[in-house]
Parts: sequence; structure tokens; C-alpha cells
Amino acid sequence: MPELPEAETIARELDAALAGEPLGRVVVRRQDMVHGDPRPLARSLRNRRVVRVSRRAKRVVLELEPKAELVFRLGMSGRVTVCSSDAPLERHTHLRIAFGNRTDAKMREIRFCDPRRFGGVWCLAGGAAWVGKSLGDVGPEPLPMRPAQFRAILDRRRQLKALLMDQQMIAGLGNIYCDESLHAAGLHPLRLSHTLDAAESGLLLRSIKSTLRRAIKSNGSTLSDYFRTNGESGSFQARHRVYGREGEPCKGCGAGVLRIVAAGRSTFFCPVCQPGQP
DNA sequence: CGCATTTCCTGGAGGC
DNA sequence: TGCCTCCAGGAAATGC
Repeated sequence: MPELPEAETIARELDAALAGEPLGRVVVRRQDMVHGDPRPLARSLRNRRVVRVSRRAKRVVLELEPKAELVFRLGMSGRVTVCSSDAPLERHTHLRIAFGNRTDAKMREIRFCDPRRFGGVWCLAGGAAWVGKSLGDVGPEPLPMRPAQFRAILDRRRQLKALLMDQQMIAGLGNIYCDESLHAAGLHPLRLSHTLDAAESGLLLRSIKSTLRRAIKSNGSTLSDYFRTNGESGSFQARHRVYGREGEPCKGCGAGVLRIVAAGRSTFFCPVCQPGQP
């Protein structure tokens, strides 16, 4: 389940591998996973090179020259890997893009693989018409966010879990980092957002940032579907304090971690560290 | 407006 | 061993 730290890890690794490289052969193996520019992707990408690879929300963005963007939304099980062009093809590989111009060396390529197909690839080029699923807009990034802006987001009356999961409100948090951030701040996931005082809202924003930064340092959390661009696992799952740990002792106080459903998702919290609701 | 529910999809887990 | 059912969840759509 790639969220902000996983997308950031992939973006950094892709940037190291791809910055400055020209794009080569394109193979679209599942047309319905590619959206945006109505032209064939191979044509849209022809004679373009990667300037840099960045992240926005949970999305990985290849910034190209001449100006265009190739956006990867990973959904639940999306993976972007870098490998040799002759590496065995994994099941559910929907897109392959060769890169580099070293004719002497083995050709390398990036691959997009997504078994559950909740993700997709968007080619934003030219001002042409649009095909396929739309790539909706997202709210502000949490890492550079200031306390006043966060306070304004909390001002509506919503359960904290639902609000933090809402990509229009704040971009990049998913189920794991929502629960971990709320635990770090000692706030119950069903607490109504507008009831937080200044100290609590400040603490929650700091908790979100520190949780995300620590997860990025660990290259994200590998539970089942997420892997780095070289196929290795992230390691932040070993540091989860509540997520996925129903019945196990809270790493803060030892009380049993509870699981409820909030915002339609499994939600893990410690009833002692995060008091306040039934 | 907020929130619950449903849909998409596959692989892994558990039951028998 | 081999079915079968259930479940996980990001995002969008629908219903209350």
C-alpha cells in the first residue's frame, strides 16, 4: 500500500537512475492502464529525456524534456522497478520503458507492474484532448505545511481518521501513516477534528511530519505489495507502533492494540495512549 | 455537508 | 491437496 513515504522512496531511487537519461523503446502491455495524452504512449515519449523524478502526494512524477510529465499512481499494489531489459517479465507488468543511450551496455528499463490494477500511468503532454481515467487534483503536501494551514483544515467537523485519509484535505497519508501519526499524537481516530485545541493540532501536525520522515528514512513499509525499485523491501513495518497489530501490546504503554473500522478502513489504535471515545 | 456503502481487482489466508 | 469464501485497500461514485 504505497503512501507518501513509499512514493518518495521510489521517486528518489528513480531520480538517481534516470535523471538526464533519454527514453527509448516503449511497450504498453495493458492499454487501459495508460491515460492522458490520446496519442500512443511511444509517440508521446519519443525523443524525450528525463529531467528529474519527483513526488506529489502518493504519485511519482517523471519530469520530461521537451516538457511533459509521466505520472505513476501506484494504487494498492503498483510497483515501479528498474531492471535489465532481458530480466524475466513479471506477471501483471503493464508498461515497459527503456532508457539510456549506451549501446555498448546492456539496455535497462523501468517497469510498471500492478496486479490489482487500482493504479495507473498518466502521460501529460501537449494540450491535447484527454483519454482514460482522469487524474484528479489533490490537496496540500503535509511536510511543508504550516500550523495555521493545518488548523484551518481541522476546522470542519470530521472524524480525524476520515479527514487525514481525505486526499483533498491533505495529500499523501494512507491507512498506515494515519494510524501511526494519530498514535504518535495520542489522539483517538474518531475524535472530531474541530475539537482539537491549538496544542493538540500542533502536536498532530508535528507527529504526521515526524512519522513520514522516519518512514522515508526506512524506505517505507513493506507489508505485502510494496517494493523498492530494485525489488528490496522497505523496513518501516518493524517500527509500526499500532498498524496491523491488533491484540498485540502497544509499543508505548503495553496495553492491547484495538482494531475498529473508521472511514471504511481498518483502524488500529491504543485505547490508553489515545483515549477519548467508546 | 459528512459519512457509510459499493465498486474496481488479485493474491493470500483460512475453512472444510 | 484442492476448492471455496472472505478479506485487504486507494480512489471515485452513489445513497442517506
